[in-house]
Amino acid sequence: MRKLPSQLLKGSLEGALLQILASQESYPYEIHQALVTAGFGEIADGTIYPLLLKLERSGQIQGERRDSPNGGPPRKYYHLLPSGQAALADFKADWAQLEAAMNQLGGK
Amino acid sequence: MRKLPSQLLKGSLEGALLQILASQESYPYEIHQALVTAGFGEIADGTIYPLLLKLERSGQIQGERRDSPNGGPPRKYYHLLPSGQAALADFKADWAQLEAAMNQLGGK
DNA sequence: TTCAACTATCTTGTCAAGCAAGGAAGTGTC
DNA sequence: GACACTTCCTTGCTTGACAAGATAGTTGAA
Repeated sequence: MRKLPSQLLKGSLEGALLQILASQESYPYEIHQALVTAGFGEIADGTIYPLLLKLERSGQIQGERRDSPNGGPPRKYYHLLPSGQAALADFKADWAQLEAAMNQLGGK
Repeated sequence: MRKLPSQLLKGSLEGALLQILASQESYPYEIHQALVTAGFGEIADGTIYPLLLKLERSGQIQGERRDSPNGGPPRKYYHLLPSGQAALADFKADWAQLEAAMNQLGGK
């Protein structure tokens, strides 16, 4: 699995986070693993936290701290708010357009 | 045609430029139009010039000034160099991975 | 004849976001 | 006692798209 250049990830990661939280609530450590598993390459974990804080501050997601079931440090679970749902829809439209534009060039 | 958020374009535009120049030599003004036509949204023309200069300085493309056939200002035609061809191949692999990762999340 | 629209190139400063590097702390294993 | 894993978080750096603006030639309309 190749490590993607950071510039290419810009903007995409925010949408990816919303996408993950749309299907289930999750916490940063798990989200990070989900991104790597999905194929985004090795994302720095220092990337995830500021992004989540930004989304929380802007009212798109909400966090809640809960004890870990396996005795580890407590986790901060995030879930999507309506505003985040709308932002996700926007992102999906943006992404679809970018994807289409890229394929347009490649197919020529 | 929606204007894509600038952050989402980061990295993608560089690949798009290489892609365009891979199929035919071109000059900035035409490249800009090609991007808009392909569906990348309204790209600022101030974005194209620094990008091309960077690619030229790094030896991926080469420019050559020629008179415009329609009597307008002279154009600077760029064509792809071998190093640019290789960079394009890299970009394509990166893009394919990102696309796959995104679809992976969406399909869940 | 002047004014807008189009073609064409280029520079400077700003801003957003991913990353590297680091810190903190608990649990379990060898 | 050391290492690996889980879990959270911050600071400063760098990159690249953009806004704004400068320059200049051609053409067609008012």
